[in-house]
Amino acid sequence: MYKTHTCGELRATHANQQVTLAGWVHRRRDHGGVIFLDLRDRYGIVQVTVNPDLSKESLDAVSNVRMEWVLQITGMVQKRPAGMQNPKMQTGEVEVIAQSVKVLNRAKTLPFLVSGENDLPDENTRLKYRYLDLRRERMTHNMILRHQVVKFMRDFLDQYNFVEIETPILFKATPEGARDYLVPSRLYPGQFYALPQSPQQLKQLLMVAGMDRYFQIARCFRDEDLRGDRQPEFTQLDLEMSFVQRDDVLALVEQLYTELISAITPHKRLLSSPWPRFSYREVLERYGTDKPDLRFGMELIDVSDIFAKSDFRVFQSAIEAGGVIKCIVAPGCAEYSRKEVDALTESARALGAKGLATLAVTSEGLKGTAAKFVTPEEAEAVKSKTGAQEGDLILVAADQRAVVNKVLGGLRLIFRDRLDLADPNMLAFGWVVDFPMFAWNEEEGKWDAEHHPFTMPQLDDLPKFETNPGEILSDAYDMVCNGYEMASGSIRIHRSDIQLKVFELLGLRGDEIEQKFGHMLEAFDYGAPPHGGMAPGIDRLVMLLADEPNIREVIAFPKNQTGRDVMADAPSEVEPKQLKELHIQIRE
RNA sequence: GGUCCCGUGGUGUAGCGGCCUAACAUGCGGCCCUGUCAAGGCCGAGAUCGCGGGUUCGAAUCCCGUCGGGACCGCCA
Repeated sequence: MYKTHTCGELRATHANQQVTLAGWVHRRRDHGGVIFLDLRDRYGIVQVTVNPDLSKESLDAVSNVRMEWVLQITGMVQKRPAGMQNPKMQTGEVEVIAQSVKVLNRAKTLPFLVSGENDLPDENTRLKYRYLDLRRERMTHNMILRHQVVKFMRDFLDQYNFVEIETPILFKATPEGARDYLVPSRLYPGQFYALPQSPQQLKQLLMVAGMDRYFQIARCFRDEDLRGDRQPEFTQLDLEMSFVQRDDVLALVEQLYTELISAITPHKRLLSSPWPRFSYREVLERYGTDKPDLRFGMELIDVSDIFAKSDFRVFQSAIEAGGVIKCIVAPGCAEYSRKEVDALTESARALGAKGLATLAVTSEGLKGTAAKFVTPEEAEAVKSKTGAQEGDLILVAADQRAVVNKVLGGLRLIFRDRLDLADPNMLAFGWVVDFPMFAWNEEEGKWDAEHHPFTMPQLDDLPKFETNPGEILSDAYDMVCNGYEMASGSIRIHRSDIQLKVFELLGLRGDEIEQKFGHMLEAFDYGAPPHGGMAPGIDRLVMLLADEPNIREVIAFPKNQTGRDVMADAPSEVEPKQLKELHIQIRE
């Protein structure tokens, strides 16, 4: 072994012990005679004091040392002299008086500083030198936090009889849903494996196999564009249970998360426990999105009835076209300048609105772009229904229901950030249930599965397959937190007749069903138990727990937004020989 | 595919039509210094301002294009 102790563990209790440490030079302070080296490893930093009476060999080594060189140091732990302690350091009561210093490896001048958390370089530079970026305390902390989260999940689920089972990474292309990553087959020219978008089918088949309770820390792959909260490969806690109903799954996951957070990030507070539940319809009406940030109010308020007979053309025509008029109240924003209101209108347009009406509540009555069209009665009605006070700004959108919800839901988040309405240490978990089973695809003129085609329709709605598929609700559910979709799951179909009905409604032909899902239908016919499950995203959870603004900060080696690994420079071209073996020809 | 924003020594910023022969901090090289902990002091090297074109007497600065990056929309069963 190169070391007897870690840099981070030394305390006053180690005083007068001889220790050998190995680590990186975090900082170096050369006073001409005495030299201080802050030696760092994953566990922490300790001050090493090099006095001028060392062997020449060691002194020569120290005189050349630069930041991030790798050293092995043997020395005596000593309590620091009175007044010399550093309360900012965990090891600040002691220092190691060097007896020998050996350079294990040198380091070139770094592209950026590992020490110091400010002045971070451009993210691509960090990603290119990710192995250096990960040396930073914050990143090391994020990686360890992630480990703790996953470890907690494993231990918890083990306690409740779950079995961790690995499923294949090389699997079969699924026709619907996200774009697949394809892997060409060498042995079967023209044929492809696909990387799993999730282990959905496999975990259901494990239920058919009688595993009863399964989980996996599962890597999933989707070839879609990236976002701050979306990577092409991501990790989810994939879990599935037999003989359960919706509330059994929700209760288990809620308990897991509640215990996990109090164990691992006790400084985080849950907004409410038990978590609130909303129907899909309700959450859209109140927050304008199916993944609401519940940490603050500013809910969407329907004022269609108040303005049903308004003289304002915009309101009139929205109602006539079957739309709605809704608003949100921005507290204390009545004094917004023309420029600020214009910027908000621009944001509303970007979200799909044709425009945005504003009503500022002032001591002299309503002002703003829509004020002159509002009668005194309407003004009173709006103030009373919204509870808007003097000094508030009411933002009104009139359009089709879906557009209005989206626009106001988006503006709500803009105000959250601008007015600091959401407490970063609050975790506002909630459940969204009763999703519609199908959504009409306007472009292709067919029904799409809102969740996925294996989701169980609510049994009361089964007759609607023939009459009104759009109204069928499913037994699907989402976990949301602070404006993110944290998990989604469902009770699954376990009967082949219902599964077939769903495939047919989705417009799949008989031969297609057989070719793509024959194995599922056949399995259901061999005694599939009722089952359901859920797949919470691990990247997003750790991101929230670590107070990071995007999931790249909690993934060791993420892709940048353009989908590249800038460290290894992937994707990259391959040798012609490889392509030939895979029966692939590149078209220019 | 779309909208918006960004691109100046190794790194982070300033400069936003002439004071720029590009400033500051940090890092880097050298010298001094025995108690600092973002050590300090002195000296020095290092950028033709992403790239190409245009406007102008004059461009890091204005315009167009392009490349790279970020945020968001589409997309993400």
